[in-house]
Amino acid sequence: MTDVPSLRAALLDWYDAHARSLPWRAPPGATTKTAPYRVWLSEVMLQQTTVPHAAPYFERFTTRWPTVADLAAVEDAELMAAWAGLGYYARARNLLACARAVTAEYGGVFPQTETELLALPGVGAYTAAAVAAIAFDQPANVVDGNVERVMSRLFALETPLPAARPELRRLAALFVYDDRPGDWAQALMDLGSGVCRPRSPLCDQCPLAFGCEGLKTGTPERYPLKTKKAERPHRRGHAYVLTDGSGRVALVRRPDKGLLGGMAGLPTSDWSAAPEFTPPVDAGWSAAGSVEHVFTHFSLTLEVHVAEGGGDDFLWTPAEEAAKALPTVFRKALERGLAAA
DNA sequence: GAGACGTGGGG
DNA sequence: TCCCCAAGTCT
Repeated sequence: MTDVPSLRAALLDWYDAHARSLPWRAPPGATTKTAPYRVWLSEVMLQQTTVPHAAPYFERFTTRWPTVADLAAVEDAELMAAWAGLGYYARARNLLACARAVTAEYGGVFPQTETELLALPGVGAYTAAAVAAIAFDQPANVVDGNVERVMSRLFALETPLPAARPELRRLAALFVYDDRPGDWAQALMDLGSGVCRPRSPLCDQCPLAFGCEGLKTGTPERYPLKTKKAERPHRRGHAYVLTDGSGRVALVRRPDKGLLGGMAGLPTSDWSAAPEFTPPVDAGWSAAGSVEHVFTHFSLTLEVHVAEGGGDDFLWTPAEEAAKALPTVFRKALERGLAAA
């Protein structure tokens, strides 16, 4: 059977020697844990997001807003602009809601139980467990994509994702002890990210190789098995770059729900197989070419149109500021339009 | 359970 | 070029 204590000891020893140094991380064995605010903020930023992409955002956020109370006081539009480019914008809306909840309901002090954390906006099973383990050193079962991959290989689990999730959680829980729970969680994620990698695992460097069933099969990279996902459809749309002749561009605020919800955007048509050309104002519109963008569940070709004009229904924003506040798809379209104008 | 929800990097 | 993916959450 699986020698859980030996595997645990091997990975913690490995972590003591190989832990990555990250802006939000306390060194292995540190008695002073990272402040819960920083753990929470980093965990939200890291959801489906790589460390190199999230790190500069983390530095900017913590410099600008050193405490959760500082963050709670920020205007919605300012927060959304600061998040622009990071993606999954519901995270930003929930981040603000969570900061305000912690400030209003807990006096600016993060709750320490997994149950209370889980009730906060944008905090799901993974993040609640991660904050409990990393910030408060509680024996929480922290299961993310890395942990799922490590467990599926360690046990050569033949059940494909996502059906395997409950079983993978159960396996991960076998290793959760009262001893160094925060380090354990981070060790597992570092291993998954640096050694037990998705495509080409470095099994000759793996501290768990001695007990890995996946390695014994000869093809550990086959795990975790996954069920095929649906093909990505393609849509088209028009984007309108309206300028006022003095360097400002017309933006709109998108509805809170749905794609790019709560973000600033360019005026656009519907996005569909055959979008209608319905510019926001009558003006001398001219074509400026197109830009391509790929979202998680569809790809998009945006025909960019430019004109000079006015109107009261817009957020007239200096082009440079607009580029920074816009999600990437609109930043591309704006650049295209400005280059053609 | 399945689909919505971004982006940039790597093989 | 294309496809996969990265520390998920919500509905």
